[in-house]
Parts: sequence; structure tokens; C-alpha cells
Amino acid sequence: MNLEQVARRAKVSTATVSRVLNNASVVKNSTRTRVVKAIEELKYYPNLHARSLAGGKSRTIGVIVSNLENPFFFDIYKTIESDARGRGYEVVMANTDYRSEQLVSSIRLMIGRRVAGLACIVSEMAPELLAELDQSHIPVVFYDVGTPRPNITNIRVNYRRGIEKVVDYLHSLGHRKLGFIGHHAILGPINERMKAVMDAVARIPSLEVRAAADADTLEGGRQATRALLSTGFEPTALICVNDITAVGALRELRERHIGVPRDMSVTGFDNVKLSEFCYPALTTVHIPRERIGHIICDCLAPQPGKPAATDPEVVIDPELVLRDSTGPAARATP
Amino acid sequence: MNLEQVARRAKVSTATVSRVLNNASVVKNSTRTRVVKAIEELKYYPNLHARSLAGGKSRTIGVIVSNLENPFFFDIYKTIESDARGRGYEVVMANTDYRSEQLVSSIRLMIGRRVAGLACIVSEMAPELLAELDQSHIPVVFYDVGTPRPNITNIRVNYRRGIEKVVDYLHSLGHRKLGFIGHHAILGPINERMKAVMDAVARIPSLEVRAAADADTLEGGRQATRALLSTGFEPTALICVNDITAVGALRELRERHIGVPRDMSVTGFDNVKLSEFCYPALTTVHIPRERIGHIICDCLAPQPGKPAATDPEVVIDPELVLRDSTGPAARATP
DNA sequence: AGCCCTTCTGTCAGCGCTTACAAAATGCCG
DNA sequence: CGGCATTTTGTAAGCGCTGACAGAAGGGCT
Repeated sequence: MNLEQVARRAKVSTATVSRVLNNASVVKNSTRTRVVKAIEELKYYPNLHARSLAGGKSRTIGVIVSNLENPFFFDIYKTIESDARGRGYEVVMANTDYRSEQLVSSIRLMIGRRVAGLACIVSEMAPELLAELDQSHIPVVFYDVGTPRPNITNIRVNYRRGIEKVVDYLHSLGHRKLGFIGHHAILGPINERMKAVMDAVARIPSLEVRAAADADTLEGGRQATRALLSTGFEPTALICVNDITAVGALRELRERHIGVPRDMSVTGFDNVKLSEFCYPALTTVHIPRERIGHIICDCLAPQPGKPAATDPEVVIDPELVLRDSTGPAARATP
Repeated sequence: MNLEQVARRAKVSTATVSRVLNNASVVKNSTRTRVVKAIEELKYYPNLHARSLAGGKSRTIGVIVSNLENPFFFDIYKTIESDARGRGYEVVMANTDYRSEQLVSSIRLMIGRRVAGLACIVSEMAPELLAELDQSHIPVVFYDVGTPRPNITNIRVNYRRGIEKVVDYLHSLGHRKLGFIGHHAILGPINERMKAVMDAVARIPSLEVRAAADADTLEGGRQATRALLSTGFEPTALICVNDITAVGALRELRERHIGVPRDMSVTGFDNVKLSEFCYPALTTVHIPRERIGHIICDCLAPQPGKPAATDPEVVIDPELVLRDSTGPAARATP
């Protein structure tokens, strides 16, 4: 089923069919009707590949995410999708699962698809990939990978500031020994977040911290907590890298009959919906995911009216949200 | 950047470049090396649109999901993705958010992309869309929409049986007044699941049930629970349409200081990871999501060796998983 | 050296669509 | 009714790639 068949049936040329398809330029009303009828009768749908090949553009934006299962990423994705759709763009998504080979192949896939713009919401980015991206001339937005350059926007969350707020708050509650539940991906060599924790703690001499990490999942949070608690270090508060791992931590603590927040305070990060629904509701740090999604779309899917935004860097400031998982440090055990 | 430029640089014809790209047929080793070098130097990535246009096939399978945010769907998606990748297929996903216009446009999008196969994991399907799908000659697998036909496989979960198990179990614990927390999408006209509950309850004369529904989210589960409890009906157990809404229900009950399972039993459905991690851990019904994903991929992404599976219908039998959110019915309140 | 078979490479016609550009149809006016 | 501006339609050249086919190289044999 192709343009030509539709054209034949409507007794017009393929160009005319193309015109009504793109409701571009002028087509006499009677002709248009005829064509539309033919299209419907034949249940014709234009071959998108041919279209973007011929048109030289794709009106598609690509989104690469490390872990769409984490609602934090999902919320961003969803915002991008609905914004993009509103502007007449399609979205194609690739989930890397924190695996770097997947990142590589996803990026190449997106380049191969000649996407009009690419959002990389991943936690690592090899320099060679950056080079490839540069070559491709595709506008790119990164989330938190920290390398603004021409044609590339970077959205950075001031994680450092968020962690400081958490640490200060816990300190004010009397906590002195803190645990940090991270996840593999951000405990890599260039580990902004881990450093943020260390630095925040280092500001306050009386504070002590120990970290453990696992996958960015419920189970991972639980495992890391288990690992941390079996080292002999006895924290009175657990700072979790995000809400999901925090819920995993809660589970492990429950198993060990460690009361939260009576015996142990726990904090999350992101302020995902689940953080209100778990028990106890998590004290966490809010990151405006929808705003991030909007910004990304503004950069990648320009509307007819205004041009694409092109700030090299956007910084987001996070905010502490107090709920029930934190409380005063228990007295030192007798 | 295109084939021709690479060809020129490697001093060969475009056909040869194409050949090394598809590592098809024979290319002299020295030539291959030269071409590979040119490709790398130029950071060339084939235009996928041109490729599938010329080749007439796409090696891409489409997945349409109502709500990827629900881990149940996500797990299926993830399995499909990794299976497909293993067989050399790409996956494109569309999330409909339970909105029928989105379903329509997603299906057309997939047809337009000429996907090699399509998985529809959605809860409704207008007959006209089925007709369009038929026309397109794309192999399709439905999850639980109940319309096997030529070229279309349907995977059905024996929800009826699962619900019966839940109802019987609650009945055996002494519960007589049951609440059902559904969600909009499945409370539509053809509502298999709602009927399943009604029928399961109808088998046992002493049982009574009342239902409420909202979105398929944490918040939706909470709202529906609130609505149900404010009708004056006083159930001692809540059957939730899935684990996510069940977690929403738990939250509302906590707010009302209704103890689970002391004052109220709660059951979920799906046995999503979260159901073990919430508090109290949910009694639920296990549905083998990975198995579903594998079956889907077997139908849509045939491997060189064996041909695609084409059973018209596959039925999955669910199993009860007992955890902490259910217990004996409280004595009648004095 | 001449022949034939094999291996390798090049040529070229599409795939289904868009988009100048050209051609045809229409409308308006004097 | 001819002439011209305007609207509407058709023609055809690609877009970047694949794949059938044909042609060129190379090798072994007599």
C-alpha cells in the first residue's frame, strides 16, 4: 500500500496525495475530499521511513534513559513525551539499564535514526561517545553528566546542595554516624554524588560516614543496607541515593526490627510519588522532574513560534521535604 | 555523511560498503579493512530509514503499553526488549496512558514504521483498530484483549481463576463483606475482571461485594479506597486490581488508622517487586511477567532457526502468594 | 599461453516519499 | 473572447540504501 496506489484510486498524482497528507500548500477542496476518501478506503498509512528519508528530517526526538523503571526517570520521560507530542514530534526511547554497551548501541541507534534531537538521561558518558555525538550535529541535552559544549545543553541538579541540606538536617537532629546507600553507577570514578556526601560530611567535624552501594532498585537498596549494617559500623541515619533504594532500605530495617525513625532515620532523594506512599513516608529531597522534562523539550523540539532554547547549562536547586522517616537520634545505646 | 562518501574515501563502490555493513556475502579482507577504516574515520552511521526503505523490512518490533509506569507492564516490556535485542531486533515503545486517542495514534505510528511485529499490552481495543491491524498484515500479539484471529495471538491471563483463589482464601479467613478496588480502564463495558470478581463472589452466598475505581496508580488506589470507605459499606477485606493500587489502599487505611491485617485485609494482584517491599507485604497473585514477555517475543521476533510461534491463544494460570496483608476477619464491631 | 571456474567488486534499478519546477486549469478584466 | 494573474495539479529528480546482475580479477590446469 503506497502513495501511488492511493493516487491512482483518487485519480490524481502522487504529489497531490502527498500534499493532502501534509496538509501543506493548496489543494482544491473537491480533490482533497477524493484523496481522503481513497486513503480511508485503502487504510493507507504513509511509510514513515520513506517520509523521513525523502524529507531529510524526522520530527522524532530520542530519549536515552539509564533506568526507566525508576519513577524519577519515568516522570521526566513522560513529560518529554507529552510535550513533544504537543509539538508534533514523536519520541523514541531506549533504556540502557546502566550498561555501557547499551548506551553505545542506543546512541548509535539514535544517530542512525537521524533523530531531530536527543536527550541523554544517563549517569555516564564516555568521551568517545561525545565525539560521535558532536560529529552527528544532533542537538543534545544531558541530564547531569556535566559536559556542556557547543550544540549540547547540560541540565545539572545541584546534588551537592541537596545533600548538604540532608546532612545538616540530620546533624541538627543529633545524628553523628551516617550511612550512605549509593548505587553502582554513581560510585564510578567520576562520582559527583558520592563526593557530595563526603564533602558535606567533611564540613562538620563531629560527623562520620560510611557507604555501600548496589543496584538502583528496591532489592539493591536492601542489599546495600544489609552490607552496610554488617560491617559493624552503627549509623543512626541512612542517606539513600534515591527514594527507591530508600524503600529497599526500609524493608531491610524492618526485617531487622530496627524502628524507623525511632532507631534509625532514613532519607530518600527525588521525592518520587512512592516516597509518600511507603511506610513510614520518606523524608526526601524534591527534584522538579516535570520542569526538567519541559526544559529538555524546549531545547530539542522547537515550536514554530520560538526557537529552541540553547543555554549551555541549567542548574536545578533541590529542596528538602520533611516526612516521617526521620527523627531525633536515639540515645547512645547503653 | 552517507554511503557514497564512505565509498569514495575507501575507493570502492557503495555496494561494497553496504556489503561490509551487513557483513553479508564475501568481501576481500584487505578491502573490508579499508572500508571499516573509512567508516570509523568518518564516524559514519547508516541511515536506518533508508535502510529499511530499501530493504523493505525493519527488524523492529513495536510494543504498545497502557501504562509503563506500572512495574507489571515494565517487566513485560523489559523482557521483550532483551529477548528482541538478542535476536537482532530493535524495539520501539509507545505508552498510551490508557487514553484511546493515544492508542489509535500509536497503532498508526507503528504501522507507519512498518514494524515487523507488534505487541499490544493494553486493556481495550476498538474493533475498527483491529480491522486496520488486519489490513496491515503485521503479526500482532495482544495481552488480554481477548480476540484471537488470523495473524493475531492472544495471551490471556486466567484472571477469573486468580480472583477465585483470592476470594476463596478471604472467605476461608472469615471475611464476608469484600471491597474491590478497580481501575477505570477495566471498569469499562467489557469488563472481564470486574465480572470475574462478581462471579467469584456470587458462587458463595454469604459473600457481599462493593466496588470503586480510579486510575491505575498509587494515588488512584488511594482515592478509590477513600471513595469505597465513605459509602458506608464496611468491608473487612479489600481486593485490589493490582499491587500498585493496593499500595495506594494501604496508604489510605494507614491514614484512617485502620490496621492491616488486623482490621482489614488487603490483596494485590501481579506480584510486582514492590508488593514485597511495602508494609505490610502484600498477599497477591503471581503472574509470570517474564514468561509473557518471552511468549510475545517468540511470536514476533522469529529466529533464524525456528519459525515464529503462532498459537492463537495462550492462557496463563496465576497463583496465590500469601504474605502479611491478610488475616482473619476481625470480630464484628460491637 | 589459453581456458574456465571462483572470488570479488561495480552498476543500476528501485524502495515510497517530498519538493522544486513546469504545466494546466481557472478566474477576472477590459 | 483574448490576455494575464492566480490557483491547482502533474512531472521528475532525488533522499541513502539494498540486492540482483554483470563484469573484472585472480588462480589452477592443461
